This record gives sequence, C-alpha cells and structure tokens, in this order.
Amino acid sequence: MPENHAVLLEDYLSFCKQDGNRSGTIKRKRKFCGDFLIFLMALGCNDIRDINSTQICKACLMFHNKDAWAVIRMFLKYLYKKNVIEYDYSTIVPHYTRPFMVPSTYSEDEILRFENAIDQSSKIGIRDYAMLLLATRLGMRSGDIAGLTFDEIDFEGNSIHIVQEKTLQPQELPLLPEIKDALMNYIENARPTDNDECRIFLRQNAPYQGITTSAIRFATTRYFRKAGIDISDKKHGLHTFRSSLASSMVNNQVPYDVVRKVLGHTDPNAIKHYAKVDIERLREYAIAVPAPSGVFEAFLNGGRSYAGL
DNA sequence: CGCCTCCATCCTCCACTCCT
DNA sequence: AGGAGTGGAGGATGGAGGCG
Repeated sequence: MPENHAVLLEDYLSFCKQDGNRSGTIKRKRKFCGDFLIFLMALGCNDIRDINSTQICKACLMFHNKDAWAVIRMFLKYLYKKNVIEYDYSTIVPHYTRPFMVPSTYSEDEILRFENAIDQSSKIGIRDYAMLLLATRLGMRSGDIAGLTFDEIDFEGNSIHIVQEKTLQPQELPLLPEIKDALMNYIENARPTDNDECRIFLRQNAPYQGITTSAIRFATTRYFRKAGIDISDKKHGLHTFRSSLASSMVNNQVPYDVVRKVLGHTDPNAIKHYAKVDIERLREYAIAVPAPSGVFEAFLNGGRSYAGL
C-alpha cells in the first residue's frame, strides 16, 4: 500500500478510536478499509484523491463479505469531510440487507441429552458442566460466561449480577439450585488453585488464565457430538441455547416481555429474532392457497383481460 | 491427541430515521 | 406518537493450525 494511503488509513482509525469505537471494530475497519485501498490500486487508482465512481463500485463488488460496504461508506464520508476527496461518494456505495434468517433451536429433550453427555468424573467435565448449565438454563452469552467473576455471584442471595459484555447493560439472573451445586462443585473440586484469577472459569492447563469464548464453543461442539444430536444442518454454538430457551418460553405462552427480561434485552424489537421461530410454527397451521380464478388467473397467465377493469 | 488460540466471517442487538 | 425499517457496533461462530 502506498505511504499516503497508509497514513490516511491510520488517521481514520485514530479518528474512530477517539469516536469511541472498541478494539474489535477498529480491527474490522482496518481490514475492510485496507482491502478497499488495495482493490483501488488493482483498479489503477494509486492516489485516492483521483478516485472515481466506477472504481468505487468495482472495488465494492470485489468484497466477498458484503458487511464491508457499510464500513466503506463511513470511510468515504470521512475522506470527504476531511477534503481528501472532492465528492461525497458514500452515497453510491451499494446497500446490503441480510436475508431473513430463522435461528437454530434444539428441543428440551435434546438439551437434556446435551447436559447428560458431559462426563463429570473428570475435572474438565466438572468445569464444562457448570459453565454450560449457565448457557442451557439461563441463556447466558459465551462472553458473559467467560468473563464471569466471583464478585458477580451472590451465593447467599442465590442470584447472579452481571453487566452484559455486549450491551453493557446490567442484568440479574437467578442462581438456580442445580447451577449453584455445579458451580460449588467446580470451585471446590476442579478449579485450578495455583492462580490469582478473579474470573471463575479457567483453562485446565497452565497458564491458568480465564477461559476464552472459543474454548467454550469447542466444548459445546464436543458435547453435542457426544450426545448424538444431529447438528449437521444447524448452528451449534452457545447462542443456540439462547434461541432455544427463548423459543421454548414463547411456545409455553410466556409473555414476550418476560422473555425479553430473561435474555437481558432493553429494546422490545430485539425479541423479533426469536419470534421468527413462531412464524415457522405457524406454517404448520397454514391453510392451502386457493387456485387462482377469474381476473387474477388471466393476469397470471399473461392475459390482458384485467386492463378493462 | 486433546485443548486451545487466532482470524475471517456471520449474526445479534441497539439506536436512529423514516413513514403513517 | 409509535411502529417499521435500516445502519452500525460488537459478540458469536467456524475452520485452520499451534502447543504441551
């Protein structure tokens, strides 16, 4: 990448940092904007001041990941405001709307089989059981489980108080008896002692630092397979427990507002992802579409009879 | 070989804007 | 005013590969 482009990119990323972007977002912007500048070079634009609309459109289409478009839009707007480029080209960057997705869910029976597949005769099994119960029973996110500290658990009051890592919103969850037992068992019998970590869940091998979300996912996949649950066409990360818990509550007529509170959402719209599961269930009760007739049938067959209406 | 990390991509969720 | 749609941030996921 030419020196002038590298400097521009660093300036933009500094601006984003000052604007309050977290490290993950900065990393992503670095990747997308960097690729964008490389694509422009390949299209013959070695100085972004000479950029044109055709090059922008072609560079956008070179991205396999369409999420990049929104990032490029912001980058171009920044360049325009800084008078680096003459026009606000952000308006010509195409928009991408994600297709309608139905979340993967598992039945209560499958989740029970998943829990029973965890072999608690080993220390790692004791840890995994305690860790994964928080996901299957409470729908906690993997980031919140990995970051869970002793301060956040009230063993006397039987409650868990966390600030959600993703949304930074506080959330209170019940410390269910089976979760409390599993946690006590892990802390007393399986958790490595040679450390000063305040986080509860640790790696079982040295260095005994806090477990990562990737390690939690790894364990999840392993127990899904061990339980003999078919995951070939479904997602099988920790978030599926969240979806499953939500759909189970929805199907048991639990009000959306209660589901929302259990999952820790502040925005009522957030629950719409889980309400999609309802739409799939409703398909089972759909009545057959009547055969077209009259004017509509003529229209479908390419006829012109409707023109006279 | 099991446990785990890293990186690229995908998905979730909040907040803002637009429309009725 | 409030519901629907959209943009954007950031966590979750999947796959490849490292390490003890």
